[in-house]
Amino acid sequence: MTTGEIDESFGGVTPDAARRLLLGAVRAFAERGFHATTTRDIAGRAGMSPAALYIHYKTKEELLFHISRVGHERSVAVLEEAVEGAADSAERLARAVRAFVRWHAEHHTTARVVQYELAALGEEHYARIVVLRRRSEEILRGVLEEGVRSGEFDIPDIRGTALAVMSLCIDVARWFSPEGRRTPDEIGELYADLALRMAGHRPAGLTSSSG
Amino acid sequence: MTTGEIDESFGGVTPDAARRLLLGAVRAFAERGFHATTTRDIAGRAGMSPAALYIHYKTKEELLFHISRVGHERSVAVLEEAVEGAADSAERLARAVRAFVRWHAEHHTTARVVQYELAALGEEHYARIVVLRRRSEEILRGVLEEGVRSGEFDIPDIRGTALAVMSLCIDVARWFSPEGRRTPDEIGELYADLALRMAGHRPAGLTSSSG
DNA sequence: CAGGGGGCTAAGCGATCGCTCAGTTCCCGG
DNA sequence: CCGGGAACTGAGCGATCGCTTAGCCCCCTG
Repeated sequence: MTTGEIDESFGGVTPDAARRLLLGAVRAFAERGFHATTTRDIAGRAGMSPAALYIHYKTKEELLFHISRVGHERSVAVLEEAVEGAADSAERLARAVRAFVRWHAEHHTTARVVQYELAALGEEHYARIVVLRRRSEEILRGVLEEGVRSGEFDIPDIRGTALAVMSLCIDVARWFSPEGRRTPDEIGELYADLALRMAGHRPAGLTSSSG
Repeated sequence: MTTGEIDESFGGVTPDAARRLLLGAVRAFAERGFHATTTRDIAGRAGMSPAALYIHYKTKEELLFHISRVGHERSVAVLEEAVEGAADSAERLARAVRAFVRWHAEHHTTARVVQYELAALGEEHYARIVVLRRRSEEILRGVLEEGVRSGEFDIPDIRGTALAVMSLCIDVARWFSPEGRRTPDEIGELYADLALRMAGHRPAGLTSSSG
C-alpha cells in the first residue's frame, strides 16, 4: 500500500471521507504540485465525485493548509521528542538529526508538500505556518548553542550552521526515493554523523585544541 | 533591475525577443511554478502578445527545457572551473562548494527552476537533463575520493557524503533571499568550511589518528 | 411508518487555460 | 518602387479549471 507512509500523520482525521481526501491530496500535491492538481483528481483518488470535496473543505487551498499544518506539527513534535532526555549536546544533536531526517525520508510524500508548496498557501494560512517553522529552527539552534557553551562543539557561526543542518535534513525530502539504495535509518545515521562533524564535535576526553 | 542575476546565464540567447521570453519565463516559473504560470503571463513580462511566444518556442514546456538545459550547463561549468588548478583536495573541495553555493544563491531564481521544476519536463527532455545532473555528482564525488586516497580526508561513506554536500548546496536555492542577512559570498565561505568538516579534513601537518 | 437532515452525485456555470490562425506591419534585397 | 518573408497581433478554438446547485439516497429520531 503506497499510502502506508502517510497514514501515521493523518490517521486521526475524521470523518473517513475527509481523511481519504487528505491522503489523496497529499499524493497528488507531491506528484504534480498544488497548482497542477485538479480537484477532480483528488476526489477521484478518494473514490468520490468532485463535488464531495467541498462538503469537507471549503477550497482546494484549505486542503493544502490542513496538510501543511498537520505535517509541520508532526515534524516539530518529532524534533521536540528527539532532544528530550539526551545525556549531552552531542547526543541531543545526533538524535535530532536522526529523527528529523528519518521523518523527511519516511514521510517524503507529505514532506514534499510541507516543504515545497508553501508558496501556494494563502496569506493568513502562510503566516500561521511560518510560526511552526520558526519553532523547529529554534530547537536546533538551541542544541548547537548549548553544545558550544559546554565546550562539546566548536562552531564559529552558530546561526549559519543551524540553518545549514536544517537545510540538509529538509532536502532529503527532495531526493529520497524508497527505491533508492539507502533506508531512512541509514540516511539518518549518516546525517547524524555529518551534523556532528559540522558542529566540530570533539569526542569526550579529547579537549586539546590545535594551533 | 531584478533580472540582473539572470542576464549572465541567458545573455547570449538570440534573437532579443526569445531572450526576453526566457527571462520572463524564469521569473514566472520561479515565483509560481511551471504549471501555475500562464503563457499570457510570460508573454506579458516580455512585452508581447501571447501568440508571439509560439514563434520562438514550440510549447511552454520547450521554454522550460531551454531554461533547465542552460541552467544545468552553467552550474556544471561553474563546478568544473572551480576544481581546476587547485593545489590539493581540500582546496578543490572548498573551491567547488564556494562556487556551487554562490551560483545557487546569486542565480537563485534560475536555480529554483533548475532544481524544483524537473518533474514538469517531458520524458525525453528529462532524460537529457539527468545526464547533466549526473555529471555534477561525479565531479564532487571525484574530489572526495581523491582526498581520501591522499589522506587529506576521512570519509566513511564517500557516496553518501558527496550526495549530502551536493544536497546542502542545492537547497540554498530554496531558502536564499537577497533581503536576507548573508551575501552569496558569505554563504559560500561558511559552506566551504562546513564541507571540509563533513569530509573530515585534517589540516596539513596533523596526521595523527585518534583511538 | 413519517419526517428531516447530512453525505453524496450529475450536471453545469463562468473563467481561463495552451495554443492556432488569418491578417497587419515592417524591413530588406533587387 | 516593388515583392516577400519574418515578427507580431487580435480574436478565438476546444478543453479544462475551481466551484455551485438541485436533487437523490439513506439513516436516525420519534
